[in-house]
Amino acid sequence: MKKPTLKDIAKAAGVSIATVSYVLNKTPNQTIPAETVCRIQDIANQLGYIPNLAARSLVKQKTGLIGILINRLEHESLSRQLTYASLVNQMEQELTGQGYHVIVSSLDPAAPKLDIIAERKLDGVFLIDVKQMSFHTISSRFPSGVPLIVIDSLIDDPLFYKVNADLEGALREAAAQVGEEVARCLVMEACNNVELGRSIRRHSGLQDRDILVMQQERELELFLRSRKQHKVIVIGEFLGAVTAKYAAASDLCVIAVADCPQIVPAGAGLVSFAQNKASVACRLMFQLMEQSAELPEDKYVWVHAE
Amino acid sequence: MKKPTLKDIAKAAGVSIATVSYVLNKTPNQTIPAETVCRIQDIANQLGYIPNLAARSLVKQKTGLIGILINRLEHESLSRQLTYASLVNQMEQELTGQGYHVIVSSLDPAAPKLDIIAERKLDGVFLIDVKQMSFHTISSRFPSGVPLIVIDSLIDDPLFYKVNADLEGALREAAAQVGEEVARCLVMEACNNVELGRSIRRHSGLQDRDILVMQQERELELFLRSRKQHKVIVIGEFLGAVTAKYAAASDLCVIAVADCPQIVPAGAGLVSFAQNKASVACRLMFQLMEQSAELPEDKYVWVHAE
DNA sequence: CTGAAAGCGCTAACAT
DNA sequence: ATGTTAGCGCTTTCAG
Repeated sequence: MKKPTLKDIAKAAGVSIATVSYVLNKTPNQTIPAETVCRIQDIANQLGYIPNLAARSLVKQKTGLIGILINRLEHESLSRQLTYASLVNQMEQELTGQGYHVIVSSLDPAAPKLDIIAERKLDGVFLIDVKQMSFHTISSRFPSGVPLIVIDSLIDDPLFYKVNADLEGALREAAAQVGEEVARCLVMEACNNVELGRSIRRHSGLQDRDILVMQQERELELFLRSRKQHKVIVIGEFLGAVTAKYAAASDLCVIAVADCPQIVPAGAGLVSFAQNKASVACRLMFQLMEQSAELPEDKYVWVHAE
Repeated sequence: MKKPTLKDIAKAAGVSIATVSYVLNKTPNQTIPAETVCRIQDIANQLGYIPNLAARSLVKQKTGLIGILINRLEHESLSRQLTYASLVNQMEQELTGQGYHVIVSSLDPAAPKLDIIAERKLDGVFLIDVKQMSFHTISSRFPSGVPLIVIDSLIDDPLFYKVNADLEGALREAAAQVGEEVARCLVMEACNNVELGRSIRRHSGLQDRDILVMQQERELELFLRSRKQHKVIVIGEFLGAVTAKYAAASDLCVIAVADCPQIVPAGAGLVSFAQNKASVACRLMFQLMEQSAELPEDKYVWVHAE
């Protein structure tokens, strides 16, 4: 009852294994009599033949596998996990829709091993929230030529595309919504990419003491308790939902980086984005993989706030 | 600059390709002089050798790949997507932690193709929310012997383990929380597995008109508008968060099937579970894969409410 | 029009 | 103690 292989079909059909391969792959420029074609196809799906993609990959040097690799944090907040779970979910559906198989893998923050790229001969890779430093020590030892897109990271490397939310614009919009003149503070997620954190803090126009880079939920309560008079700008819907437990919705303004605006509590302000980060990243990946000519010139691709 | 193979290392070290394989895999019962071992190891990581797992799988008949296959719905609500995104996220981390590589794939509800199991020779498979019917028509044509665990589905098939939340217990607990005597209604997600939906409705002890099987968010507002006096029991944290936009938190009781209780609005009731569905399912999978003796007898595994 | 054969990169039984 | 060899399942060139 084991899985039939090309050989089994060939034997059953009384033809060579090559012929079967030609028929089942509809290899062009191979002229095979319709009668034989039919017989082989019949036998194939009668036997329930399913090709072994590992074997195929080995010879074709293409695996049809795309990796989504996520740099975790030592202690990840639930909201951060959900944000990336949702991103992965959106990307997976786009990629699966195009016939790719998607490998999702968490990277140990202490020692991010990118071996999986070479081991599995991934056709394309998304890297989420990478530390600038570990990126450099590692980028040297990994297979050049693999389409690689970095997400949620400001990385000074001319080789790779970087897809990020335009948080500068989003923060401006948020400030406008809550009113420039009122006291406000910012709640954001911790992340590996230091540059990104720095950039956000800078563009918020706030003092460091009015910014909470959240690592554990209980810090939130403390932080907000002493800021009852403030409007609270929150980056991320899930963090927003958690924050809503400690602040009035009307004092909240959520920047919807996860493309899940429906999760934002009623009454809270909302800054959303014109495009979807997952779609943008996937589209870019498809272009990279088919070596499309119309690639964006700038390696920094921004998803803009609206 | 292409990736080095065993052959390259063998050539560089002046030994046979088999010897290299022995050394790099620390194959037991092979006595190789320490000097040779060292030399080979040196050359290997100097060249940056990384094994090709496709080739290895081909001969070992083990791929180290685990699949998580999700049956989608025609029009999936955001809350359902998040629930499964979160489940997948938790499972991925457990599986990756054990050294497996995880393939996540969405199944077209109209024509769920399970070919990926055979194509990629998956070592284990999780199937989420399967329609009883499509399961049978399909289970026949798929590789028997692959450890398969079905999640969130009541399926009458003695072959496979089924991991489900004990919603009967959870609903009882929820009813107790809101008070048996007050008017209440139930909001739940639509799903593929008809049996599961039926079982929930039955155990809720409510009339069908007091149950909303949500497919689109705007049905929610309508449903709740005419039930201002009711306590609302909601299955799922994310659905709960969305529901909180149309009902007072104090009227809500959320059954936390996604193991994300923190997302539940403040002031709402909460029914949570003693164990985590992702952990339970993964643990079971590990046992199945190592042919452990101590497998549960009952093919239905329940995660109990507390 | 069809098939033999080489080879993708690796493992494991079998010789030496 | 190490090497030879036969595959794993598939694609593809090149003869027939």
